[in-house]
Amino acid sequence: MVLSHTAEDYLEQIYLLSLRLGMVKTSDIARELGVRTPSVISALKLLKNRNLVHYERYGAVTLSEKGLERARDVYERHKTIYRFLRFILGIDDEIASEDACGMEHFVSPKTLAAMKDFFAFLAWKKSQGLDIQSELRAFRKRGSHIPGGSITMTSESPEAQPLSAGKDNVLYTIVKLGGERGVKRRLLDMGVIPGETVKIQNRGPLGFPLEIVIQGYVLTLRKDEAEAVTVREA
Amino acid sequence: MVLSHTAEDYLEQIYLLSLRLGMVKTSDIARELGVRTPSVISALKLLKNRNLVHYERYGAVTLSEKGLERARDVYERHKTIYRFLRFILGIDDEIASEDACGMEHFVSPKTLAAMKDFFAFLAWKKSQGLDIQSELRAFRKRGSHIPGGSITMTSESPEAQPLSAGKDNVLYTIVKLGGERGVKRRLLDMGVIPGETVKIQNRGPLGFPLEIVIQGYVLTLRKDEAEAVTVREA
DNA sequence: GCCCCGTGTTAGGCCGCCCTAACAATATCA
DNA sequence: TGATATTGTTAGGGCGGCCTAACACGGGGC
Ligand SMILES: [Mn+2]
Ligand SMILES: [Mn+2]
Ligand SMILES: [Mn+2]
Ligand SMILES: [Mn+2]
Repeated sequence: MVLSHTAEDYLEQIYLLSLRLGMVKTSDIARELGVRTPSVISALKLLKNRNLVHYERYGAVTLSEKGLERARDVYERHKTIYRFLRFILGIDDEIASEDACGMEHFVSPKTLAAMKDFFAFLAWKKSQGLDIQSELRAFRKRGSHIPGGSITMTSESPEAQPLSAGKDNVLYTIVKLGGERGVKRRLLDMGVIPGETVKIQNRGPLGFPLEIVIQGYVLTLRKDEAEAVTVREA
Repeated sequence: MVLSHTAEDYLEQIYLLSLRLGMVKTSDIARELGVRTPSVISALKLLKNRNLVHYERYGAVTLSEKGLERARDVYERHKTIYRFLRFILGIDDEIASEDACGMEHFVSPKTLAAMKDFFAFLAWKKSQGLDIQSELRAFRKRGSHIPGGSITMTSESPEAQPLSAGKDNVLYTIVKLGGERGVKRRLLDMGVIPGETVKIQNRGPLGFPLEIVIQGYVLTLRKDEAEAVTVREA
């Protein structure tokens, strides 16, 4: 069932209110979501058409079976993200909750599962005597450092070449990206962007993959990716 | 400047296309965002009114100074989340990019900064000989386990009491949440929900905070939080 | 120069989501 | 019970975001 993220928020809030108050009124929903009651009413009509809530004029709002299922699902996402932000990244209560309520509508099942795995992983490491959470907290407290130092930007003349033909430890400026759609998108996502400066810092045993440094991050590029990147000596 | 998340996506895409192709046409944007050209045109009108793009009929689309700044900001969020999902949580390329493009509009500066700190932390640990990334990968590969084992659910009679007055290692069913708004929200976010079963597993030196187990997670409740939770022996 | 065709734009419509103002139902209390 | 205060609903409107259909422009072939 395709559902807008506002619709999901209404479901989520009805669910929470029913847990907290037992009976849910339109005004409660409005107060909680920060909208006016007429907005709630039309949202309820939409949800009712999709058989997600039961609602009659002047009556209480309740979730249908389907609605309850969906609401629980939304809230499960909310809680997982909230915990992740709060207990792993160390974000404040309020902000973690806000961010979670925004992101919950866009997180894939795989990402969600990975977050849960991460909790399990930390618990396991802790049982082995390594408390990553508190190490991270301490690390952030004493001021964090970007690894590898940042790279200076330049832009000048010599001839363009694919990064795959580049030499180690030379600064290159990225001129252009080629390759097919998927490759291009991945490169951009990783920060491999025209104008940026890049350095090959290491490489695999057969010459590839390349380990490059860009914007202070270390990335690994496969051969096809490195060929798609046109650079010029910086 | 308040901007809808679709508007941000248009800016982001114009930015990326200008990097990739040099000149941006309405049809490019439409293709890339999966919408029809008239939708692009009206989006461009909106962005132009807000002085974020330059655009004349039949002309090329370019970002204004403000628009470029915003586009870079959006894309910075995208990249950071993408990298986090991909390189820390181990999410596949495609899904990481999709999730990132959804979440980028809802992530707070603090959360973003924390993600970057996390990279730095991992790099630091790595420089100390501990490769958390690959440990996590291995951990996930061999099948992850929820820590502490899950807790059985029950629901029966005896008298209700605040969790703050509960005994250690006894299973309680949560009956009701009290306390003020903020406390309540935080409790719900953490999974402290009526109907769930909870156990006090440990406590601070002065009796508080309580370390509780709920839904297989370990949480810490301050005194005011524990007082807001009404429970009954399970 | 004219016609054709592709591409880009306008026109107009639908839906989601929000609002205020007016109105209807219900609760309160003399 | 009737007058009044509170609460909930309808009416109506605005904006964002998407669509299809119709129209306008501009370059290439003749
Ligand atoms: Mn939400
Ligand atoms: Mn939420
Ligand atoms: Mn996006
Ligand atoms: Mn994006």
